[in-house]
Amino acid sequence: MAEKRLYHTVANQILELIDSGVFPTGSRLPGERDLAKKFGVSRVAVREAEIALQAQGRLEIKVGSGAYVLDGSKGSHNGLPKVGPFELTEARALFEAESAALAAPIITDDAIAELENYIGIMSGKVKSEMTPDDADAAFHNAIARATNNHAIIFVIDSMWKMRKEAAQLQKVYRCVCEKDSSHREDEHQAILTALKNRDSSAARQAMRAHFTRMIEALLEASEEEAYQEVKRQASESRSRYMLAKQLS
Amino acid sequence: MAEKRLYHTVANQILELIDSGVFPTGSRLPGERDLAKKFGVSRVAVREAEIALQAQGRLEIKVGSGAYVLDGSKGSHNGLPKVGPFELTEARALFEAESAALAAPIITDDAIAELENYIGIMSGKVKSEMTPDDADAAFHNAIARATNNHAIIFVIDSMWKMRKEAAQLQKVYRCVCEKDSSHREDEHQAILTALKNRDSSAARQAMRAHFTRMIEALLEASEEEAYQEVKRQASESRSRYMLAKQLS
DNA sequence: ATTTCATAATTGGTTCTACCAATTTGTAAA
DNA sequence: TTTACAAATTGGTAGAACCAATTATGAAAT
Repeated sequence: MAEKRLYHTVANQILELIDSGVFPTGSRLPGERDLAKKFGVSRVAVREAEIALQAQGRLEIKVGSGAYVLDGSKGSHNGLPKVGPFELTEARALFEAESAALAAPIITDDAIAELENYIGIMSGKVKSEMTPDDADAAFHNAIARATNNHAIIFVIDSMWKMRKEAAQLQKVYRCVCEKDSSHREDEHQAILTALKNRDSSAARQAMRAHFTRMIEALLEASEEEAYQEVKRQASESRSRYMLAKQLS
Repeated sequence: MAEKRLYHTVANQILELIDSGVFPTGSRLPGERDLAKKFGVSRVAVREAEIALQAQGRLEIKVGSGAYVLDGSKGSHNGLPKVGPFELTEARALFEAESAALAAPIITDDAIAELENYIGIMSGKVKSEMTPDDADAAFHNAIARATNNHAIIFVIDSMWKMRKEAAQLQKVYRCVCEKDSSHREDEHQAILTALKNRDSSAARQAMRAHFTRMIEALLEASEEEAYQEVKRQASESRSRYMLAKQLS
């Protein structure tokens, strides 16, 4: 929690008070002078902290009135929305399939070798400092890069970041991944084979199958245990998923 | 250029000096005291401006040393990459087609009515405060919202923002859109019809056709006049586009 | 001539005081 | 009750002063 600049620690203290519900969304913060006294720092430090929070979109400062807490739930600090596991996987199924299809005809041999390496890391056959999860991310990112399309690269990266963000999502994914790590390897291999053959349709199909299986695993996991929140989302998304499956 | 808070104007002044090459990437800015004197403001104002720029990732401040200009070329102020017209349109062709396909089976009648309204605005038959371009954006955004998938909404919105960013892109698009406004109307109508029929495949196809035609218009435009920069990109992308066309 | 190292100068970090301007609040008059 | 004006509160800006980290300087040692 100790930061380099004083205003960082102050900003974090304010953030904590916001997250703990002391300052709910929409409420007005105490004046700069009060906060300075409360935190035992100068008014300038509080001011800089509030400016930084404003730049992050967490506060709105009105002159002569005060600083107000903005809704930090969506479009939070890095501009990414918070998404549920189902909708994210659904989106990835669609977009990554197109990414792979576009990459297939033009992927280089170097990129193919890179993908093989990542599969090796994920299966544990190749030792590396990368975690299997990092290798998984690198695998999908490398395919996006193979499209040579910066917009596509951005989209794929963004979705991976969304996945990394939600702590809850992390748990669910970890569970699903551990359970089906062998499936995952086969599926990645199938994707690689399709790319090796420069077969667009096969690549699209393999990538869709990869995520379709993941959605099924998520559905299964949502039946178990304490995934109540996921369960709620599951009921919302299941019908859509079934429909989406038809048009694969 | 006149902002509400003084540190905003100072930040913009600094940004201008950076963009105009006075302070190249990696160089050190003059001290806070010097800048304060140069801009005729207090040191506090300069300081707050630099903090805001640091929050935006444009500066790195080292204590006792100075403020250094960071590379603002990629992942710039809003986290969006700078993309060329071809790659962006290519990505939109793929992703928006899937968005429409997913929306088709579940789109509500209200959303259909909304889309009809936007088409009316674009054709000038319905009067509104919206510009045709805004209506165009709203049209595609509404389809994304119809998917009820926040990740997809984010992606479609992001790509629209990328389009709005590049000034050069703006020029080209405007040229293309003006020339083929009638085509655009027909294409949007076709997309709407497919959605009305809840026909996923038709929606996908119609959306692809919409962007495929746009790419062709871009290629044509790049042949003309002074679009040298676009031309360069065109030669890079043309082969990819041809390949992508095959797998439509 | 080169290296080393203590010192001075520079730079950002923090605090304090003071005053200005916009906003809100409170109160008295209509 | 409503209106109008004044006072209190709040953020905005300025200047000076001092601290701590960094960098530049220059004399002394090699």
